[in-house]
Amino acid sequence: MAVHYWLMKTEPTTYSIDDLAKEKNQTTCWEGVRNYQARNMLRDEIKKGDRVLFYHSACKEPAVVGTAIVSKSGYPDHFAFDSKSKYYDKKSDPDDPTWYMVDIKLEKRFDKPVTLKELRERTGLKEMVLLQKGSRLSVQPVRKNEFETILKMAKR
DNA sequence: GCCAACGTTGGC
DNA sequence: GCCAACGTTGGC
Repeated sequence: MAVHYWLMKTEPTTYSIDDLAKEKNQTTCWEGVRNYQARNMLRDEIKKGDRVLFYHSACKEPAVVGTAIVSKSGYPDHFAFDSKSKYYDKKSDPDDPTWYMVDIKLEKRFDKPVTLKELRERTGLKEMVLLQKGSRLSVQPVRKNEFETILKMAKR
């Protein structure tokens, strides 16, 4: 089974890569995605062993700040069933869940984040989903060469 | 804080 | 099924 590559966004004020680093086993579930396109990827496409670019959005310096590895493939996002959770969705039926999540484990925190500005300046990355106009998907596919380019950019 | 772009909702 | 209204995202 081929490894696939993804990018996951998070607002660092809500959950940052430092938070991930502090988790037990440096692993967390990626709950709270409430967009159908992203859901489909979490449910159907993102598999254990896939690689993830960890991206900080809606902050002073938007950037890829590290990488993670998928440690558990898609399973129901049970936060949707918890009326106390901010991710509660009363329309999601436990017998036929609407929302899914995966688990990710920290792989590497970049010494120096690769900023959005640097990504935009790199000619080989023009087709990245992240860089397309109006792109808001919080979980998105990344091409292998894009992933590898960004890893190289982080090694400075 | 502004605002463009996008997704969802709901009346018709 | 259309589309206006609304809410959210996220760079700047």
